[in-house]
Amino acid sequence: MSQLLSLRDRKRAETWAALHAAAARRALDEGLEGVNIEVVAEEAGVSARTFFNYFPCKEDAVLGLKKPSVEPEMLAAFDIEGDLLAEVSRLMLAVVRSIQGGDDSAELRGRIYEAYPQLRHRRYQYILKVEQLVLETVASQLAESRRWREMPANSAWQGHDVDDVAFTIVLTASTRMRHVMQKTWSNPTATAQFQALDQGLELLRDVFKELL
Amino acid sequence: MSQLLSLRDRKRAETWAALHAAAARRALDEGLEGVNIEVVAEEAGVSARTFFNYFPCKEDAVLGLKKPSVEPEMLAAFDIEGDLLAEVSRLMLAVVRSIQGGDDSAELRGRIYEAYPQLRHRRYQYILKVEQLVLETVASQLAESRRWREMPANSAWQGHDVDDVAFTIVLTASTRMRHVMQKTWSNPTATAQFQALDQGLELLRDVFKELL
DNA sequence: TTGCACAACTGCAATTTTGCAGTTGTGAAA
DNA sequence: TTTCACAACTGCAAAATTGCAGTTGTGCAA
Repeated sequence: MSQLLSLRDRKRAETWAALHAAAARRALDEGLEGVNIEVVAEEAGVSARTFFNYFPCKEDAVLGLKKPSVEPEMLAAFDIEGDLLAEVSRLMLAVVRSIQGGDDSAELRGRIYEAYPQLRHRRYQYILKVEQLVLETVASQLAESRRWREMPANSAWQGHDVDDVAFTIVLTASTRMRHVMQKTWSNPTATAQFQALDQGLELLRDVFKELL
Repeated sequence: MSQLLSLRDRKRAETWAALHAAAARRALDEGLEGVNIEVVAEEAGVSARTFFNYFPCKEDAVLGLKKPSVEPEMLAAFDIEGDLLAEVSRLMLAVVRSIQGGDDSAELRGRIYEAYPQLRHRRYQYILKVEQLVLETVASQLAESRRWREMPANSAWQGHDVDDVAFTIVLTASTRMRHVMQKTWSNPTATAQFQALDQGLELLRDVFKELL
């Protein structure tokens, strides 16, 4: 038998799911205030202290949020030589999406976000973290890229710091994440979100045509 | 004698300053962990409960942060018909700056941010709130503006929602705030920050010249 | 298979944060 | 000047959060 996960990892995943399920159910049944750490922990069969080994706060347990990370398959799909804004935006969206469950639980999450809009702030805060992660990747790859190393002498980027350029691109992509979230709170599926991203990039280009 | 502030308002300001001073001094003397609410409150002559009537958390007391708000004089300096990106960015910077003390305490704050970079996150979170405030202003003013109501038929903005356009502009300005903060942690004076903003806008234009 | 290093869980105590309800004093209107 | 509504402060209790130190069991290498 191939073990996809070790016993330890499997139990950890089970505990995580149990805590999330208990928190989400109580939130939908009794409202956000009805989520009591002690009760949730007991329902999941662990101590209250252990709850905080899995989630930094109640909100994250209700939403089932995980720490963001840039996975190898995301990097593989990323091309620093391509359409930079689109590439970086898609990379960010992939990372942002990975901190939550898949499309199977999208409808449930949609209902939670509709019921408790306060929780949206939490999502925005995570985007700040994602920025940092993606910025490291983009800054290092851009510095090594052909488009930077073989930059034409008349390029508008001439004279700018590569980190400043990467910063600007990543933060611009980040604004598109916010746009995607805003448009897809009630339907956060992959299809809807990547489509919203494309529309957001289109919007961005049109807005800037008149401003720059 | 002209009363700039009523007795009530004066006492409130004094208590605020006392709490902030006590928290900031202890942070610089003993480190962030050395800031104990009970002690700070006692030093300021109020109860621990009252501390939370002034600040939502320790960090804000250390930094002396106030709730952001768009003041009338900022609105007066704002021109929806002007260079939109520059106008909105300057409005945001004014609001962001107003949540903290003036240039007289800039050097002190600079030292705190240098000593405890974790606190910078707090500043970023406040920028999220400022966005919301500024977005309301810009969205409503843009909808009533000449540039929107008398938009030429060939404008790239044709067919877009005015709220989406305002959203994109405000979030772009927000990225410039982040740039300003990053460049001026150690010297957050008005001069340095408005200069950093102009450089940031220049950077933005140059980056986009190659991307759009 | 044994034994070790470490991940996960735990209780406990301290601190932070919030809700509530009661007291006091200020500001303003009559 | 008196009166009244309310802002500010308070204690208290509950809940959330964190640090620390000890126990247990898994994963792995000898």
